[in-house]
Amino acid sequence: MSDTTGARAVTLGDVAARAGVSISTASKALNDRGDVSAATRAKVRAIAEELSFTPNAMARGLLAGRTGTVGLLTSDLEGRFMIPILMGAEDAFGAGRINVFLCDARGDAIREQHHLKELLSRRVDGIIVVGRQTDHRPSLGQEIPVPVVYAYAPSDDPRDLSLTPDNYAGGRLAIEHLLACGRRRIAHISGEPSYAAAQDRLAGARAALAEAGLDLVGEPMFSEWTEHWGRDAAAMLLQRHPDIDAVFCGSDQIARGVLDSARDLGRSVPDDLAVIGYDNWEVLATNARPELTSIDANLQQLGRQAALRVFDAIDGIDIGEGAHHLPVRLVIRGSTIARR
Amino acid sequence: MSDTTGARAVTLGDVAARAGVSISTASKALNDRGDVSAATRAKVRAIAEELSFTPNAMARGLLAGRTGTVGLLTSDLEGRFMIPILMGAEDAFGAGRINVFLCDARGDAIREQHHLKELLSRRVDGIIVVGRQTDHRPSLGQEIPVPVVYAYAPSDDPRDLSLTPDNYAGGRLAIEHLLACGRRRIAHISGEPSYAAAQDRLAGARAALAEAGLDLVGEPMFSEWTEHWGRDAAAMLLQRHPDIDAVFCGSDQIARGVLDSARDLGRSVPDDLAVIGYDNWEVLATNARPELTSIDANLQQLGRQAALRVFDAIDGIDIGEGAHHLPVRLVIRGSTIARR
DNA sequence: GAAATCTACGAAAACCCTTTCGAAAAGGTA
DNA sequence: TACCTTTTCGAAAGGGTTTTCGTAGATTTC
Repeated sequence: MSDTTGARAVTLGDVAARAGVSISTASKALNDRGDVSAATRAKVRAIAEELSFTPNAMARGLLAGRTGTVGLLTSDLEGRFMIPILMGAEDAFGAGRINVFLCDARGDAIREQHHLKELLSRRVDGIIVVGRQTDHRPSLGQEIPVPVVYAYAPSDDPRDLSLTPDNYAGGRLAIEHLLACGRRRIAHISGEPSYAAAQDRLAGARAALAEAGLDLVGEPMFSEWTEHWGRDAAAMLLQRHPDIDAVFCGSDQIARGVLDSARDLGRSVPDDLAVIGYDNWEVLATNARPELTSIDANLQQLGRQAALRVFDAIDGIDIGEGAHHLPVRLVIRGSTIARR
Repeated sequence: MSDTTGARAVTLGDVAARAGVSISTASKALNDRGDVSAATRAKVRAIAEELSFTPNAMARGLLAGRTGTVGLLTSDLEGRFMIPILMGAEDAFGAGRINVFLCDARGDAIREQHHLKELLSRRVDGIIVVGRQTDHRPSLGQEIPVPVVYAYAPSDDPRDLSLTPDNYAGGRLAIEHLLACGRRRIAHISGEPSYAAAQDRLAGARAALAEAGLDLVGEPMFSEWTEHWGRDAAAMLLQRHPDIDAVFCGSDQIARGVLDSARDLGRSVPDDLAVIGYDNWEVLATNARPELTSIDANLQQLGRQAALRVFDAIDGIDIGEGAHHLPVRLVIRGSTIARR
């Protein structure tokens, strides 16, 4: 580790003294403000460099009323969906010279409240709340003195602005792709039925099928978002409905399980059976045999958008309200179309 | 979103005025300091609550010389190893009422330098640098005015304090477990040979084998950290050395590939062939068939430790220097021992 | 040469909080 | 009553920066 001697950080006063000018002149010289002669400016700059002076952002923020920081309040870092969102947001903020306070509430409301208080005490300029599911979550309330944007998990208060992936469109997209591949007997295996994501994707899928005059083969199968369930479900499904030619899976993990079972049962993918996943979790999708076609929710983009909205709000621009469903995209790989 | 009207945040002065006392009295009342009558204290508290007053952490920090913030400088959020470390650190800091600035340098030195400057300008009380590999990384230098702890990727300057998982011990542990399971003909499939992690694990494995008077079967196989490579390597390996009874894999992804190939080639795991992975990536390990025994690097613990070191350093306690190798642990699942 | 106009700089206020120290009020003692 | 102690409170400084405004000196104009 480094020099922990509490050697007081070098201040603007130090620079000014060393340069033989007043504090105000030094400030102006460093910030290109006010009338300062070129010579003085250069001199101050040189000294500042030499002493490796960095202005105290706190003191600065105290005046400006802005801190140049935002809070990122996540409910669960563990979740796979947090990271891309977090990356997108961090990236956008970094470009805007804004720093991010990261708080993980661990899915605990008390802890969330506590973190919120901390963030407000730090006078963040804005807050992004990232939930772990696309289900509605309790609003932080309208009393927060800074702009708040909800990402992934929408707020249950329509006056809040929420950005969430369009699972309905994702379901449609998956089915439309399967239909375009010539599939007609399509089944659906998904995760926990209590998730809005599961229901929305199913609804989108059904809508797309209905437009083609079709319906799902059998009842949609719900249980867990795991590979194990994918395997078990696929085994059951293929026994009950051996005539299916495609499976739309609620997640890539489930799809991996389905691929596994299909292989075990001698069904060839994609010729005999097409499989499409959801989430486009690269590690899983690209290492599957065959590689897995999937729906990508553009989460990094979502995080980015959330950051940009917060930017706008900070600049006093009205960012609107309500839940906005961001577009998803199809990533085609070998599990739905045979390699040329 | 919420009330974006720049309504000036309520200040201690507002509370004091409303309570009919001086600012100093209000401060003391809220902080349990100095002599304030119970009545006054209660009154101030009530008013503060009513106005939902939150003290300005900046103004507070300006006096104290401490900000109660630390910087978390990661080189790549995407990596799977960042998250547990980040969680551990965030958790430890959160308990200490310290907030975390998250910066992602995206593996770019320029960006890292820029973020470092920002962090210093924000007067963080300490910094944790998290690298994406266990290879040595350039030190930030000894000139940083706050304590710095390197996590996962150790600094190349021995005067810095680095915490990194003990890959050598991990390699030993894996082999010792396989030996304890009665295996004698053990092969090794790992990822990119340029990674220190790959070499350290191999070295540990060889040491453990040597102690038992054994050596690896065939040359260790290196390529990528992917499932694909695991499959290909296992296929080659089983053809070349059909007599092996165990494979130590450099990652869980590789191990998944190995399991796949073993299955294809009719080798039963664990009876016929034991497979052990590395990283204990739950999603992969627990969904494998059979579930995957693996080495867990205790990354969350590592993040936690790093945070605690920073705490100590902030409190003026000497935290030492050099690279410390933190213990790893074996997680036994079905791929090495048949279920009871 | 005086007045007007610029230019370059500095003094000081403001931001919000904590802390120290002194003062006033209240109560007790001789 | 005079003095002392205890209790309770307030004035003010201090922290680092930005910004406004005033001023001294230099330069131009008539």
